[in-house]
Amino acid sequence: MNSDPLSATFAALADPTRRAILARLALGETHVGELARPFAMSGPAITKHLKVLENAGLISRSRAAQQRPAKLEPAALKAASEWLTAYRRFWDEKFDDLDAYLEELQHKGENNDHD
Amino acid sequence: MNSDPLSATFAALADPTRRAILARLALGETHVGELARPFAMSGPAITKHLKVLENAGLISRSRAAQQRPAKLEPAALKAASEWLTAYRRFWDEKFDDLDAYLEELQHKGENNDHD
DNA sequence: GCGATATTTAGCCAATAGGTTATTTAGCCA
DNA sequence: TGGCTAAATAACCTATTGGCTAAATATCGC
Repeated sequence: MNSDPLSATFAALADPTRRAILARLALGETHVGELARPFAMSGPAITKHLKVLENAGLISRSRAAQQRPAKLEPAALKAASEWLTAYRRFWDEKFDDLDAYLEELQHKGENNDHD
Repeated sequence: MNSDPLSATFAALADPTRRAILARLALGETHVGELARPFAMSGPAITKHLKVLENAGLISRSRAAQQRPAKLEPAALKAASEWLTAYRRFWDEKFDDLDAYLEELQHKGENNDHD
């Protein structure tokens, strides 16, 4: 596991299953059993994903009877979002001219190839 | 490599070396040799990182004599940023009360004259 | 305490990631 | 052409990831 928090957050977000778990959790707290069902995945696999998310600070766990519900923790996401926003702002400034140029190209019906 | 673009982007951002490369590229195009030096890393390692970034659509390569400069491509970053922003907005709604509370804590004892 | 249910941990495995060095390919110039 | 420089590829190594099943642990209801 990469030690710095930003790396941990991005790594956690880099898996579609985990993003889907976050999407589910955005609807409200839920527990392993309820996550395992729609994802067609074993309990232990879900537990591992939750552990990754928890380690990244994206969720926290609690205890309710035999279940251990997970809920979102927005702080880590905020850090990642701010990193991205900062870069985007910087790049958008740098690429303002390019942006306008590309827009122009699109209106002319260009042939786009790279590499 | 994970197939979907969002996963590829987040995975690319999950490595501190690659984020540092992006930071360097934000200052302007540069080539492998110039990247390998400050990162104390072999050329092939840089090439691999650039390949990951390119695969995620975060950069593009070109050719200038023997060098193959890399430059930023903001589009993929935009997609990731938008994903995060969407989630943050949603969560922030959910966590509005907590946010306000935390803000209050920071201004502990101050006048609070927010709308 | 016993049994049922929910979750975690322990092993195990295959694939991927991130690094290395050595070799090959691509482009420039005399 | 041949030599020089920059970069990519090949081959290899180790650690991590993401999944599984089987076993262990935690909590509840009785």
